[in-house]
Amino acid sequence: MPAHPSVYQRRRPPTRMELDQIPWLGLLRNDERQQIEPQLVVSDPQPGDYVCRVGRPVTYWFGVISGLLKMSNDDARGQTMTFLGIPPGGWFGEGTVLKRESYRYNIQPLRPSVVAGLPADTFHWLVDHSLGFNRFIMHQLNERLGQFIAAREADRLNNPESRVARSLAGLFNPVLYPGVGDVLRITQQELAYLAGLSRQRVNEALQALQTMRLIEVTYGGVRILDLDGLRRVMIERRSDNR
DNA sequence: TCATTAAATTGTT
DNA sequence: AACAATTTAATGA
Repeated sequence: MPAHPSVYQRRRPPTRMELDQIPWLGLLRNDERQQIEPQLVVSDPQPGDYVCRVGRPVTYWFGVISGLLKMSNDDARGQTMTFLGIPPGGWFGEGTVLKRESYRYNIQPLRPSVVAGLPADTFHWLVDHSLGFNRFIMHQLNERLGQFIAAREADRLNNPESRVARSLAGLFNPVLYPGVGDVLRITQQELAYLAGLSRQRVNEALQALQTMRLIEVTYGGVRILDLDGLRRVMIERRSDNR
């Protein structure tokens, strides 16, 4: 166990089962897929490791195969603020890869995870050659824009129920995270990190949302019953505490 | 496959 | 923040 957090990750080729977790591979033509599949690499980051850090030059476009990541940023005072959680099936960083800028956020696993990476050059090759890939990216950018706005607004909310509802609604987004079924593997402690609340408060909020029949709380996870209802809660409560 | 034990997670003060 | 109860995962016969 290293004493200092590191961006170094041991890379390896993806297994067959891991490739099946990549939602956009199936949108490529066979020849395109043959071309880029060998370029895919995976790593196994642990909590404390960085998948990418603010300011580092873009090397890969990343996707979650398994586990759970958090996207965060440090403000001027050095306070860390978490924007969103990224569950399995989620791919991120396309905006910065497109512009060949440096990363604008930190990405760290909340638990041991498996992360896939597509080299920036390969990403650009797909943008230039694959219609299916471009469709995927367009959907992705559109959905994430909405999520970022929701994340911004949620930081002004002080109502724990709406904050937890917002985090859950984000994680259950079927467009961004097709790898998440109706049950999401997440502990209440992890949810507390993402929502910026204590575990106790998250626990209470989850019970309340369960009573409203929006979710079902299980050991080590949450089952979604009513996604639209969750989204409604996070909006309704917003006007309450102005 | 089952029983035992350790570890993780949850519910409550 | 600490504790007890519950669920899961790991181990080995």
